[in-house]
Amino acid sequence: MVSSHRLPSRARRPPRRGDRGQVPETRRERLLAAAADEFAARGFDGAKVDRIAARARVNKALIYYYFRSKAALYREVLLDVFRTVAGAVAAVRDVGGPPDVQLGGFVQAVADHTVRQPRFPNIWLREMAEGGRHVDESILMELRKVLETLGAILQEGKRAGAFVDANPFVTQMAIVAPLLLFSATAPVRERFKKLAPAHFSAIPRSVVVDHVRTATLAALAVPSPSSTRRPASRSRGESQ
Amino acid sequence: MVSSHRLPSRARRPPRRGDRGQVPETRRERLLAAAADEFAARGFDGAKVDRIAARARVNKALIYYYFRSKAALYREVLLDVFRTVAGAVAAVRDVGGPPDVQLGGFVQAVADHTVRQPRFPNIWLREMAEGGRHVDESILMELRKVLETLGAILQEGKRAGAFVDANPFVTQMAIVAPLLLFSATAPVRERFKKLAPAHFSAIPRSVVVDHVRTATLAALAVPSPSSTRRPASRSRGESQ
DNA sequence: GTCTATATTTTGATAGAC
DNA sequence: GTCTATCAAAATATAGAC
Repeated sequence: MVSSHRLPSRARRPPRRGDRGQVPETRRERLLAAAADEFAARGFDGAKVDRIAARARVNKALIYYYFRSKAALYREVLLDVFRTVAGAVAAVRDVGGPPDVQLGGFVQAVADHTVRQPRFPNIWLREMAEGGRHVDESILMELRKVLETLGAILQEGKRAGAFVDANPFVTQMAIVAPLLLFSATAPVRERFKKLAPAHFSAIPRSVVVDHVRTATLAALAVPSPSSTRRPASRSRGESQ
Repeated sequence: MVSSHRLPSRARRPPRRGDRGQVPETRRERLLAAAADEFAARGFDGAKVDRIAARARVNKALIYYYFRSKAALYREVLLDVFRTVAGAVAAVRDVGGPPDVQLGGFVQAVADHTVRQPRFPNIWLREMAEGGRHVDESILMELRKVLETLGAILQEGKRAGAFVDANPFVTQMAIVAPLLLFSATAPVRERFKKLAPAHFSAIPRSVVVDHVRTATLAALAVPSPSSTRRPASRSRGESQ
């Protein structure tokens, strides 16, 4: 046994994708997934490079080889997350249908996505609380796509006389924010389920989705002229 | 001037509050305020003890004297923030009035509070994204008070036949989440105002408040029997 | 109560062998 | 491409003088 067992120069297969079995992720992919987990769970500052490497079962130095820094890795994760969301909601437009159904589909798409990509709510919430410190233009573009999808639905609804005029950004926030927070609060609700009445802890996601859809559609509904509803009493105390 | 200028044992006035001028905060108070700023801006892990001390213009060691650790200081801030919110919304109940006005008042109270205590949205969002890691029972109690205030309003409305049955937690999230996110996103919207259409960047807070109130009231409204509105078409794709 | 060191650990990052 | 070893800079926390 001389040096015959010494592998020529490298045993690892080069970028050869094709024999894609089950979990034959590249190390780069493993790192991205592990990073998404860490960043979602701990935030940018709370996330530790060592922990990401450990989770990915890869050496720390590889992070700096593939990505340039912790911050760059984070931006990659951010972009990936938002790209996926943008894609998910865009699909709703392709399905088509009447505006109110499309809007329901939009709500459902976001909600479904919080299940399919559980890191997404925390990462979005955190990045916003962070003031969007790490949001660069490429990431912003993806966020805009989400907004444009909703904007198109709203405009179609308005053209059809089904919706009143509404600000897309505001509408989007009223839809997305509760869904994000619902996912994010799952751990606390679980932790304190002993202390809280049953209907505070065991809430099916569908109840939230229903509420958000109903509320949004109702807010967009064109008031029927025969309506007896008073015009939303303005209260004192206007803010800035 | 021998040693006559040497103060007996301490010059700093003890807990003597009363000559409360303008900014005669104790060092402890300065620390709490500075900590709230830091934690809101950077999160628990991102916040640095040195920076908090610097902001408060006091020595770092004082933090460990007054509070026991960074975590304990953070919990103090959390408790303070939530206690203040709970108090603000509770006031709405005292004012009274018909249920829909009270609910409008609740929305307005939360919105007003995001202005009066600008750290509140970020701190809340972050702590939730954190999975409520630092939420202990005392803090939970304050959160419950907020929920109980809303719950009482909803129940009163239901009794009066003005509201349909609704889950208080879900309703609360649909109200609070958009308001929090609106405040939190201010920096990003400002930063990218050049790239985004006008109505995405310059949104008055009142528009958000109006949307949230309108949507919530509409979702709670008892459907008039003569209504032609179809029962919120259920879309496929139910989530877990 | 308040400050000056300073100990101790953790962490992001890199050099260089294989 | 991947790993070992290691540095240098933070960052939390404390001891102890005043």
